[in-house]
Amino acid sequence: MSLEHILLGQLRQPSTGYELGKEFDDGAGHFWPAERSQIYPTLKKLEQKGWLTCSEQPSERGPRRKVYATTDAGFEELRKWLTEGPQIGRERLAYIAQVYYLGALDDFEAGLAMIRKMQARWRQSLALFEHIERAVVEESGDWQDLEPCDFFPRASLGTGLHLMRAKLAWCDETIQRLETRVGSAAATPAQEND
Amino acid sequence: MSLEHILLGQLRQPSTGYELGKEFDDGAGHFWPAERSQIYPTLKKLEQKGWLTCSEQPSERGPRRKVYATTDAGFEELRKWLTEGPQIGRERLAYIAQVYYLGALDDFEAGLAMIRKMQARWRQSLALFEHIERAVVEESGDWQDLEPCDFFPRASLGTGLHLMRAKLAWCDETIQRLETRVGSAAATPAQEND
DNA sequence: CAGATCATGTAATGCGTTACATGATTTC
DNA sequence: GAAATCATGTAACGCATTACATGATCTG
Repeated sequence: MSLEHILLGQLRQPSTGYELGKEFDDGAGHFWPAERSQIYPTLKKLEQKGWLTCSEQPSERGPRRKVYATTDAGFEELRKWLTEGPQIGRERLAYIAQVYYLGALDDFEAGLAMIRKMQARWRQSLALFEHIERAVVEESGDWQDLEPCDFFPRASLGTGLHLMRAKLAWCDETIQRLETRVGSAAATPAQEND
Repeated sequence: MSLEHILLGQLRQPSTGYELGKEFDDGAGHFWPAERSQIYPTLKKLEQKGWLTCSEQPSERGPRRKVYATTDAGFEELRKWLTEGPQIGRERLAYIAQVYYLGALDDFEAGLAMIRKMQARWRQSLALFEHIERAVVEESGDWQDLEPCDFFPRASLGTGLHLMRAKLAWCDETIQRLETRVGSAAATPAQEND
């Protein structure tokens, strides 16, 4: 329902599918992953709807590029999406499902292993977010001085941080409870990465 | 990638598509919403894969029902899903996107309105989760006494609680920051529901 | 007999993923 | 000339949503 809106949001400056694709690797990709194979056709669809215009331009380095820019109608659609109400309540969270059904294995140790792996992954994410936060704070200073265009991206980073810390707090709590349940040899450290 | 696994997890007891559909309204639906129109064909697919068996039975009240049960192969698939690693990292969180792009409106007040609506929704969810928790604690007592089949569902409820509280803490923090930014007439209370 | 509840589906459409195709330019 | 980077796509498939179809049984 929404790559369209993400792209409208991302296109504050005119840009190409290729560049937008790269932006998904770090920023927007954290809350809305997308592949270029989906981005290109979606841009075309947005153009057909009249929400973007496209101008072809030669590139200095490589083949011709299509530069897209938002139209008034496109901005209006973005505005609607940002005022009509929060998009909440249909998220699919596979990791919660995994925790929920872990009981089927009837094995605390297997569950403990799973949750330690989650902990390891989320620690990495938290470290990354904290790194980004430090960089952002250094660059644009304190909350009081921020314009909306800097305030809200920073606020969204804040959600990420709060969420990660909550997940890790839950991991700590749950791992502790599990460790009292599995016998003694429960010192297998978690390892694995993205 | 995963309604199949959710259904395998849900089918600890033999059950019908209709009943499974109802279960999604409260329990599993919180982390994995699904419609019956998707559940029925998916059950059929799982049967074809040999992960479920199906036996048709007359119903006391209404038409004949198809009762599905997990096979050994089905359980093996569930086991694999629960041990192969956490399903983390491709979640699409539209509400974070909305916060991120709110800057496009260049209007702190509009952002404040949006975040207050989020707060209202999440307060409802938190109240619901806390209600469920009280019921569960009353029914099955303290953590120490729980078997895996009760422990892990309860732990997953814990994630939900931690997550909701984190979201609300972020709302409080962000609303406060925004209130110092919008002038004086910023007392519009949030209202709206699911 | 009207309406609620039980019960199972199909069809059309849309969104997302994976794999593959193409080709220009720059750097080593 | 091989590899990296720039740049745009298509095709096949799978998963999810929406809307609609069908019909039995029970309750008032």
